[in-house]
Amino acid sequence: MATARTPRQAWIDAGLRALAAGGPDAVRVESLARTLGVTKGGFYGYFADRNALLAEMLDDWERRSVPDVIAQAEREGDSALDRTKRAAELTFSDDLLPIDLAVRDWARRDSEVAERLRRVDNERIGYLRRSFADRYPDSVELEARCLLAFSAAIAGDLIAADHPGHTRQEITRRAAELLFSDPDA
Amino acid sequence: MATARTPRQAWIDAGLRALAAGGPDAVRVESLARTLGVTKGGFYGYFADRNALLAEMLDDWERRSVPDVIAQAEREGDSALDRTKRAAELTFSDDLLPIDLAVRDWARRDSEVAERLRRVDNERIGYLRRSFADRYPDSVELEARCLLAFSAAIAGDLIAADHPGHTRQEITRRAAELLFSDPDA
DNA sequence: CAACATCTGTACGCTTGCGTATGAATGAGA
DNA sequence: TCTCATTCATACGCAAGCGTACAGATGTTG
Repeated sequence: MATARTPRQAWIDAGLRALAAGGPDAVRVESLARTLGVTKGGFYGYFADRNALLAEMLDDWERRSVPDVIAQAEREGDSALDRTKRAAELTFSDDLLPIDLAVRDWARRDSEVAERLRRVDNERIGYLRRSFADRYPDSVELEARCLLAFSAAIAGDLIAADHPGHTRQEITRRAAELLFSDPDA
Repeated sequence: MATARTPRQAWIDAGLRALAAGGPDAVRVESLARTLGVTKGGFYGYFADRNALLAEMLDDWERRSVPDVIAQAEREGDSALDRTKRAAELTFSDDLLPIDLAVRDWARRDSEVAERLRRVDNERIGYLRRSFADRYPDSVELEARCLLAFSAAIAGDLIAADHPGHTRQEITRRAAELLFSDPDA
């Protein structure tokens, strides 16, 4: 048995990097092979075709985006609020956010991807909603604050606008206060 | 002189439709030609190459996104607040928003596109900032509210999550109230 | 060390798309 | 109606990428 220089997961990881960097159209079998320093010879031993790779990439992304993030947050967070913060940090980390944005754009043109994204977003917002449910008894207000926060986290990286006299970080911090300041404080 | 069946602008419009529907990689000369019911024969009379088309598409988008929107809003809005509302409606209309989202994703991978987008976003947020400057004297708070509103408008269409028991419209309306409720009301 | 399954390199045909060249159609102006 | 510039169709060479076929390399296992 020859040990694989390029195991299945290597193709998936390379695919996700290419997706993050250039969208689904940048996920080319021969291009990934070059990146991995091999030819496409071995690829078709693991995957039926390019679409099979794309599907497995999405499986991988889905797993890393929700169960993995929640498990790590539960492990590392001390308080409930702390765990929520940690989950947000992980979700919008430099690793995951670019993939997320690419998937989000992809979902605009592919209904199957859109369905996956909806599942993922529902779980994320569900987590957020539960975290702040006790703080905002009005369910419409709660939902509005969660959606605003989630929107800001996603769109923050999509908007390059300047804030004369202030840093983006300063503005973002104040936005978080506006959304989730403790009303009892 | 033969009248053009497919004038310059027709290629640009078709290109923008393709961009909105499938991203920049979907803007293919021969594909646009098929859509327009011609061959690419005439294309290279108007544009040096595919990149020239992409550049002009962005010029067109930039013009339609800011000066055209502002001009129409100024013409149609009665009060200052009304004009701002109208500008927002036009900016996030079914025509322009899909192009905007596609450009936004494109900008993540192309620094020249990113530069254009930054210019456009700065003008938009500037317009919004001026509209609410008198209402929020604290410039950090003003900026945070503008950024949140702008983020919500963009990300709203990128997030498909459900809101059990409520409609998205209901949530969005409340979000707008949270952001821009008149403090004197 | 020999045998063998596994992984990888190479080559092929096919499709799509770019940009060029050239001739034919077309319709405005004289 | 004739002229002629403009616009479009057709055909070409080139490159990139998909999926298939097959042979050679490789290292694990007996």
